[in-house]
Amino acid sequence: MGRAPCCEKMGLKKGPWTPEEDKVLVAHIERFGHSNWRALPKLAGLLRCGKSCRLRWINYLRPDIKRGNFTKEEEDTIIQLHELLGNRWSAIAARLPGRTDNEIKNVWHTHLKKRLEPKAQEHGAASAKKHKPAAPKRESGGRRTDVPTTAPVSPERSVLSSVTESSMASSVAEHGNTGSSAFAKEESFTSGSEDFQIDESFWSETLSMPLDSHDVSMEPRDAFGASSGAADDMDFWLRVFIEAGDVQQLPQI
DNA sequence: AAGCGTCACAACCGCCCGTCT
DNA sequence: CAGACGGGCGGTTGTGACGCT
Repeated sequence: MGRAPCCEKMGLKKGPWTPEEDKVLVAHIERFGHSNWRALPKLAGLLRCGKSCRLRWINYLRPDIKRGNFTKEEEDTIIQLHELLGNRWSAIAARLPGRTDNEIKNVWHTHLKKRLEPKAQEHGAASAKKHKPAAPKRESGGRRTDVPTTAPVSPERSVLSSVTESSMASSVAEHGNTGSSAFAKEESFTSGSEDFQIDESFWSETLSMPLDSHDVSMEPRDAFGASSGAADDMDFWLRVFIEAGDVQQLPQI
């Protein structure tokens, strides 16, 4: 099933966005939403690919984007979630209100990975958690192999992450669209604790959150009627994990 | 002050998945 | 059921900013 490029390249602008383009995009989305990214640039009068518009909106223009440096808590959270989820940046981003997968990915590659590498060496080969550097370039085009290239994730966890990812990620995206404040519901995850510690209870909560919070934080997604199947899957897998005891095998902090 | 290396981040690319026709 | 389409994701790159020599 070959797929045409996301856009016919001719005549479409690339490179950094200008403030004018930003204004046009924001104005159009605020007014009409973004039900169809492909058509949006034409409708908005932008000489951009729909994908480019989407990326710009999600990563930069969304009203609920939290800009600025990552806090220590956020960095710790990313590290821990990366241990659990691997390079599933969208899933990690779903746990960090106001942060985008792109931003998290950048932070990981520029800061956190380096920070962890010395540790990994200290722990030596005994550490099965050692992160491989630079993933080999897409063997057979495998994004969704469910075996993250840079993080050792057990098959069970891989399944779990793939189950939880979609709903969480789309939560982020949809909230962006609606300018929702529902993000704030997850704030308790990082806020309010001076000495942020991730303990077992945290992970239990984290692992169970997609189920427990589904009715609350996923409302916008539900409104599109797209997640009921995923919820069933999550129920199923969570039961499997609980019964297998895997959920309790949380990473050592 | 100039040259160079490194860092940080926005943006692009190519692929896969789910949905629609 | 197969193919087309749109959305989304992760990996990678380009480039400006910054710091060091």
